[in-house]
Amino acid sequence: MTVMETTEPGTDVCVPPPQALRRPDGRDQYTISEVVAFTGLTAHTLRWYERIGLMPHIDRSHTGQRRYSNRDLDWLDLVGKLRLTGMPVADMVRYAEMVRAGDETYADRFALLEATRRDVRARIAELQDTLAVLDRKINFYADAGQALASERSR
Amino acid sequence: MTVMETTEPGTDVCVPPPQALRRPDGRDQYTISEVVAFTGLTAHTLRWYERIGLMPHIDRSHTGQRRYSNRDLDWLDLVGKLRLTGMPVADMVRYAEMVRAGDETYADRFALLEATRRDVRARIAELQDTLAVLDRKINFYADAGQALASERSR
DNA sequence: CGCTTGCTTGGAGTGCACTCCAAGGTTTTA
DNA sequence: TAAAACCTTGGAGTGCACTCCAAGCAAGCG
Repeated sequence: MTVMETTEPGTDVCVPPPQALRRPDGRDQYTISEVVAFTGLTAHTLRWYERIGLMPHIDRSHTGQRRYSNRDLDWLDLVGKLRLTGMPVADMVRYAEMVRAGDETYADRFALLEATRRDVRARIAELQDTLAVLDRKINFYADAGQALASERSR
Repeated sequence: MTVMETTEPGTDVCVPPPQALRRPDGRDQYTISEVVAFTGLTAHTLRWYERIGLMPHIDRSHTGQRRYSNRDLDWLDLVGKLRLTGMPVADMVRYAEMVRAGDETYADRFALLEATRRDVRARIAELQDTLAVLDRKINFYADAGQALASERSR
C-alpha cells in the first residue's frame, strides 16, 4: 500500500551507492525515481530541495509530475559535491539564488567558490593530520597486539 | 548572574579557536574552564560527553568539581580528531567502552581504527575530487568575469 | 475493469549533537 | 566579608538535514 521509495537500507555495508548509475545520454527527461537512481538521494530529499529553493524550476509533465533535465542532474552533481565539503544547505540555497539572479552576482559567486575552496583545502589538511594520528595509533596497537600474543603463547 | 561559558560567538570569522591554547605541562589538574580553553569545546559539551559515556571517570575535588588530568586531555584530543572524520559520537562511545573493557578488546579496537583510517582516506579522496570541480568552476568564473568586464567597458 | 506501481501535496516527526536553563553551592578577588 | 566569577545537576530546548505520513491522482498491464 505504502510507497516504497527508500533506497534499500539492508545491504549498504561496503557498497557506496551502486556506482550511482551513469545516466544514459540521448535523453533530457527523467522521472523522480530515475533521478533517485542516478544521485542516490531519496525522492523525499529531491522534493525537499525544491521546496527550500535549492533547485531551479523543474519541468512538469502534463499531469504535473516532475521531469528532470540533464541540466538539473548536473546541478545535483554540484550540490552533491558541495554537500561532501560540509557546506550547509542554507549556503547552497544562497548560491542557487545568486545563480537565478543572474550576471550581477558573478563576483559574489566567485568569492563564495573561492572561500569554499579554501575551506576544502583546510579540511583536507585536518584529515591528513588525523590520518597521521590514526597511523601512529594503529602501529601502536599492532605492536601491543604482538606483545599480547607472545605473552599468551609464553 | 548567569553563567558565561560560551566561547565568544561574535568574532570567529577567520580565527579557528585561538590556537587552542597549548596546555602548560607540569600540572595534572585542570578545571573545566581550563579544558574549555584548551579544547575549544564548551563546558556543556564536556559534561555531556561524560554523561553519555564518552569520557573515562573524571576526578573530582573534595567539593565535587571536576579536575581533568593530562590523560583526559589526551583523550579529548583523540576525540576531537575522530570528530573531524565525521565519526558519530555513538561510535566513539563504543570505542571508549572497549578501552574501559581492557585487553580482550584489542582486536576490535584495532579493526575499528583501521576501518576509520579507510574512511578517512576515502573522504580525503572525495574532497580532492571536489577540489578539482571547484578549481574548474573557479577558472570558468574567472574567464566569464573577464568577458563581462570587457563587455562592460565596450 | 481492477490491480499494482508511481507520483503528488503539506505538514508532522526523527536523530544527531549539542545548547541552554534554573537554582543553588564554591572559589577567588578586592 | 562581600561581590564577582565559577561550578554543579537533571531535564528541556534548538537547529540541521532530512524522513515519513496520509490521502489521493495517474499510468501501464492482463
